[in-house]
Amino acid sequence: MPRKPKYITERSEKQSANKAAVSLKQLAAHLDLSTTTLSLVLNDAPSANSIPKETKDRIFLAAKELNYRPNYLARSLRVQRTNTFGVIVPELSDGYSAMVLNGVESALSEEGFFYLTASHLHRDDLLEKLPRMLIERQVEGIIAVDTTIRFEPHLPVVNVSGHEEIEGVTNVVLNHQHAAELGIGHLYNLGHRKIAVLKGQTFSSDTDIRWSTINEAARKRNVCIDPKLCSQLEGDSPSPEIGYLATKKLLATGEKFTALFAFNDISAIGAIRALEEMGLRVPIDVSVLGFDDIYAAAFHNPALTTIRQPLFEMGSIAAKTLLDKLSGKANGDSPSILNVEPALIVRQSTTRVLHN
Amino acid sequence: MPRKPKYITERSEKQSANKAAVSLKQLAAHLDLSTTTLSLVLNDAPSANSIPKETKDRIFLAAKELNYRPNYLARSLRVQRTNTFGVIVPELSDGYSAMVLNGVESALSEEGFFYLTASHLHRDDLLEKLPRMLIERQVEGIIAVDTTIRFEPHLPVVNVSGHEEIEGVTNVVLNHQHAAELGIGHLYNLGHRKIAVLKGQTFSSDTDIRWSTINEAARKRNVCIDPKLCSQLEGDSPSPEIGYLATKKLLATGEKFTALFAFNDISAIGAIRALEEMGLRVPIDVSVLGFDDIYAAAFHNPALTTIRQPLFEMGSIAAKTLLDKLSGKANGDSPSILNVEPALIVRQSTTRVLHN
DNA sequence: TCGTTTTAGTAAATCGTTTTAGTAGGTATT
DNA sequence: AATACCTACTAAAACGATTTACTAAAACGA
Repeated sequence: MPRKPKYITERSEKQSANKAAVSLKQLAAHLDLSTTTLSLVLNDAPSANSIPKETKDRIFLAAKELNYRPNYLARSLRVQRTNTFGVIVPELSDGYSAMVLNGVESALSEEGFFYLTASHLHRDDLLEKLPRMLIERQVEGIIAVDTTIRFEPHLPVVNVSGHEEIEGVTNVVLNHQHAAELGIGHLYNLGHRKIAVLKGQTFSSDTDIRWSTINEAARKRNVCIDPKLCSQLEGDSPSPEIGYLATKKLLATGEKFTALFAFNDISAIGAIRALEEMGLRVPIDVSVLGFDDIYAAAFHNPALTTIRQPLFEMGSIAAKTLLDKLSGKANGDSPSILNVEPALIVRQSTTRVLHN
Repeated sequence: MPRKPKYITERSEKQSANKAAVSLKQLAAHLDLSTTTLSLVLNDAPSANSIPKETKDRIFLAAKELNYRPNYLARSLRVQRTNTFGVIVPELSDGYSAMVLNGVESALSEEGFFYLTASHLHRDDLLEKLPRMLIERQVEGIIAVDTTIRFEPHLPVVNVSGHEEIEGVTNVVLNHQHAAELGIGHLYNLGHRKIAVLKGQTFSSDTDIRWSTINEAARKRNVCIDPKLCSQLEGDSPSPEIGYLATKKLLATGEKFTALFAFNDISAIGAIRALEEMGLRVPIDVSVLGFDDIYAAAFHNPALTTIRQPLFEMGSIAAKTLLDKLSGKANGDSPSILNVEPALIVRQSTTRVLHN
């Protein structure tokens, strides 16, 4: 159903009177030429060949002097291109989204594209409404970040860390097998056999694949991840507290473990606090392995060993893919999955197992 | 000078053929009514009173069935309102901007506004170009975050952490006197007299005011901030490394100090690393005071004592102020400065001075 | 000199809405 | 019976660009 706007109110005149932007029509009147000519010249259209340089210069000069700025709305309406994407994220301040957005922006700015951001805060109504609103605003494509697609993709869509196969949706994902191999392999090589895991929140796209690949990598080495050594993150705050609470719960069971593989660096930081409150030293008593490699990871105490995920790159790949889809460069059906590679960054929060 | 777009290319037809969005005209033809009637009814305009309910229902039903979505571009062009703001930030992934953006978004989403984000990365060309591009896209106002205004504000502008007084620009700023009082007062009360300071980067809006208010608060207590105990942050990475390097430099001078007041939490975290590398324990040997109270502050080791800055709130105040300016609620000249209050959050990184 | 091509433009349609200014017919009022 | 007032709509003009399809005059070629 079309949204009914509150009946549209006029903008206060104060500012608009300030320094009226001139329209093409006004500029044309001022030059005693038609808007056609101006448009052709200003846009450097092929058919402006026949216009003499003298006239062209007059036009450019006047445009500059009268401070002419083409109205992007009008142009977009006519050419049916907005050069605008919509980006849907769970929340802005969680670091993860911001890093991805950064990559998106960097790829888009080179192409003169802008983007509208919308946060769904894991709310069902917003997950349905926001894509609609973006589409009404004529975005040419949508980038969803760590978000399940709940709308019919009638336009090009790229999902960062999406794992559902949906017709027309390209997923940009980390190579999770590899990430799990790196993580579990690292802990295994240090002698850890009792490995606890902080599992992601249920709404997080990577939760399931992370969990299953970790289990697989462990099984391969004949280490079994005891379900009792798994604690799930709960709540959608971007604070380490989430990891702190999940670790507290884990410790409360009394189960012993020598290493903890956290869902991300933020929760790893919370976990370290919980461990130390119990008198467990990191990494001497428990090794902690993070995920993502956020800026703070290297400077935390102890510095976090972590699996780096190239979030910036994932954002820029997503944006570029979307651009390619639009320009038709994505010949035929574009691949539905694009993989990026993780890297193990060894720092101080993990060490060889000393006792069990 | 108007920007010359590369000559506009057509969008690949694949997707648009997919499920054509119906226009108002098509919907009208389908119903055998005029677009006028449909528009009046769908927008619930006052003059639609005379249309019988039966007809209205027919219209709503058809709109739903044919999946009619008003084209926001066309509407915006006609009513001269885009319900869109532009937000200019230095960089997205630095936490600071993301927090402010979060506040902006939360205030805007309630009003059906969207925003375009642009990062200037401290580059002069972008500082001039981005506002122009946003204005071409008919944003109704601009929110600048920690950014010096380098353009004529021909439209409503709010600057978060802006300190220049510019006609037509409202600044949303922290009460820095109070913040400095809280910070220096706290350290002073703990017995600190030799206080080092990490000064912000030169491009940071708050650098000067922070520095001067800190000095003032110190002078009031007959403590003098020795210029030799001041180190300036350099570089625009959002990593704690910046603070780490600045502190290294400070330590290299050999000057003694018992407390360090960092420009922000990120640099405080870097500072702690630098101090500990020199064998100085925090807070036993040196107290470290941060600024901002980012999510990680409470969970760092040691937990950061810090001056909280309500970044989310500053963002939402900025957005609301801009909305008010537009609706003319800001009667007459709106105040050019809006203050928000800091708060001292005491944690583990500061303590009573034990020895000097 | 006639026909063609090039030069230097322009008129009008178009994108998809909203909005102003009607209209045509019915009903109520005086 | 004339006037006013509802009711149920619509035609056409915006908004500000781009683009198609012209034209009138000048230049060129044979």
